[in-house]
Amino acid sequence: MFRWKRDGSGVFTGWIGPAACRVSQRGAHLQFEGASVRRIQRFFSLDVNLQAIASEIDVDPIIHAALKNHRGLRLIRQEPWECLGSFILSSFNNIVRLTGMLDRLALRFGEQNRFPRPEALAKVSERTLRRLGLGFRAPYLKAAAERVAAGKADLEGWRRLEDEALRRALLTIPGVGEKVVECVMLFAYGRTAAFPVDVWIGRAMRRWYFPRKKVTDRQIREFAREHFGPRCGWAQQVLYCAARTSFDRAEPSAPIS
DNA sequence: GTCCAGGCTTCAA
DNA sequence: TTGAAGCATGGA
Repeated sequence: MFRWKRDGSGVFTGWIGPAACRVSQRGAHLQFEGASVRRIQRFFSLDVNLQAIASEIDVDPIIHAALKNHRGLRLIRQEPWECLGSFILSSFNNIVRLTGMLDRLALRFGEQNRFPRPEALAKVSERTLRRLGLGFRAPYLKAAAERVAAGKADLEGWRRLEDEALRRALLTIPGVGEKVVECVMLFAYGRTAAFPVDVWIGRAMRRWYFPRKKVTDRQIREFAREHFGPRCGWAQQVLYCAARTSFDRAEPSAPIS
């Protein structure tokens, strides 16, 4: 969730679909306002049995340590369009700059500072998007918005598709490749068999699972699917968190506390 | 100044 | 099918 903000007292503000929300955790209690219990539960995957998933993917000492260090971590279920647009812009980018890009887009073209609707972005010129700092991603986002706004990419209707069909459909959208498609499937459509391999997961997996071997991102993804099973997406989230918090990029170490 | 960032598209081979 | 180049921009 690139655009959620945390204030000094641990209160997070952000959006669940069109709803602006405030959320904070106090011990085992989640306090919130701005959305219904049902939507909060769905967005934060509070309706899943975390213990059952953790034990299902807890198949080796590495993921075991990562699970221990990130107990309570959950996947989100974001609105497909916002998730898709965000990850198209994440390409060859860093999170700080990406956040700035998303905030500028929302401020200028979104209602109530929300992520802009595809109909709004479809009308914006590539030149304008580039002036907001999107760089070479500007035409991708515009083209994707046009596809969605025109109904050629029916993101809501695609919820009915099986994993492989959904994957193929998403890959037809400009700016969506092997990594972004996995992110959208996992973070928006709840397809837990997805396993996005970005630079961080790539580093972590090569270090922890393939030392001194040359493997491609695809090989890593296929390994993870076999190794962790049909809910490997949960493992990806835990490993990503472990990678970004437990080693620096120069010399990653094992995620042992 | 150099390096790098939650990659994708295009074009060879 | 696979691999490499090119792509824009700002922070470290």
